Amino acid sequence: MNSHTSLSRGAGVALWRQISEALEREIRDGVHPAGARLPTEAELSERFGVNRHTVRRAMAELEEQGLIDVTQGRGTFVHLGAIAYLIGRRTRFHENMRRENRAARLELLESATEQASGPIARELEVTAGTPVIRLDTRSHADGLPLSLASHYFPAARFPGLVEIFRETGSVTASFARFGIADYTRRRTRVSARLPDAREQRLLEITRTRPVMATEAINVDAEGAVVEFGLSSFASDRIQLVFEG
Amino acid sequence: MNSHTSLSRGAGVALWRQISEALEREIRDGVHPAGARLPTEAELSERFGVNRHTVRRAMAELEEQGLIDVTQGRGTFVHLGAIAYLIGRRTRFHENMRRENRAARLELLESATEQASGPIARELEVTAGTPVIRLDTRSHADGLPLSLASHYFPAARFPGLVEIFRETGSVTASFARFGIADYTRRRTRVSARLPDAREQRLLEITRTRPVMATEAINVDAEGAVVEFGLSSFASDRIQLVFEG
DNA sequence: GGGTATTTGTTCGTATGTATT
DNA sequence: TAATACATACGAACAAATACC
Repeated sequence: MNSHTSLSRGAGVALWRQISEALEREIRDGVHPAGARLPTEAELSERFGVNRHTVRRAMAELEEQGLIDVTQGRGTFVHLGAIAYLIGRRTRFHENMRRENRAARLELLESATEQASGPIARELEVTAGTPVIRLDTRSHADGLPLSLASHYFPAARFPGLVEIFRETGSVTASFARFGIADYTRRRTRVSARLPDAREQRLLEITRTRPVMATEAINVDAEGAVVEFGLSSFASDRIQLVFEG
Repeated sequence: MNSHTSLSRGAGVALWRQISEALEREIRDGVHPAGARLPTEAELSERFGVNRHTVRRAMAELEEQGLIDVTQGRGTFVHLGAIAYLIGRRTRFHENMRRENRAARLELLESATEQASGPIARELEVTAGTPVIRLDTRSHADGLPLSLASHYFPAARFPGLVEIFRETGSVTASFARFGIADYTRRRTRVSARLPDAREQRLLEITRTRPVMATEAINVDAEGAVVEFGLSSFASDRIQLVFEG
């Protein structure tokens, strides 16, 4: 009666890798369903007959792959596959969430009026130093953070925007107050990277789960730039869909 | 004369984190220029007055962030910042690379004719089991791998596609042989994740650098689906730009 | 609310294997 | 071949966060 799961020592493949592959198989096979708690490090090191460090190396790999979530003092859990969709181009955040039947919220983290720096000015098509309004927001769907964003607007065109946004909680609704019935996405740049400390905290993700970083330009019916936005999306919770 | 760099012990911040932050600062400040070799783990553990394991933990963090490249037996080097751009929507790979003045190559890794599985069939708008041609490709810009892709085509419409692609090395040029002068992108889905083993190898990236995974549908002038493509892009080398 | 047990996180030490130069 | 440098693995101890009573 050996409770150990046999690993091949001295073969070409590291023990920690054999362990992570065994656990990955078990997770994919449903031995540990989504949300389930995994055995503790101590129990696993007992089961596999290795040092706790070796188990920890394997767990780090699984966390990196997004298969498990680890919390100090709590334990290790099979990652809850959270799916979500979003749309590009001409759609709005609240509209999107409504289509997905999700409770939407756009939280205002911070706001300021600043002088446009070089890159911001170029995207907004104003001269550097022109006053711009910056709104830092965090979006939620069903209570889970989806994205962080910094929205930049030409201050001259949108006096009192911050208060209006505080009322409406929506960029689209705020634009409407200024007579902008429609606006469209001129361009979106997408890249991917690992999150910085702020993103990890505010998006509630671990440091090994990538974010999609976007730069977006919105223009009014006349083609004038009304908003430049820098966003980062929790890639585990969202997929960007561009239709054209 | 203490050659140690002072760390604060017993403060709230782990030693390995202080070390990775110190090295990150040095790299960003140009103390270690891109491509430069970093001191060995032994030298760093001496400098910071910690165990080599603690240095290794810090190095793992920097590698995860993409700041350094580590190779067994060789040493540790500051990551060479490779930049590249790409475009979305109605443009073509070779056209893109020409605009960026980069040497483009689309390498055929594998090809096969298969029966369409459920998801593939749905996207290609054919019934499941219909024969489809699959082309697995790898794209390069200036010799560096940019992306991997699996392209699916309805086999009935494109007899002999594989040989034609082998000749032309281009999807667009192959389509032209079948009388398709133009085709457009109907939809693109974008997500981000960490690369699997195959992607790590073929894209020549480490396991901590994210890839952008895309699903794309191309249609001809009549709106019929001519191609469904699954790609993964090395996010360190490319940025996706969607214009609309 | 508070103390205790549990569980993961950090750090040290040591030994040996493997890839590169 | 020898030296160097990173990779893996074991053991021990304490810290920090959480859960439980």
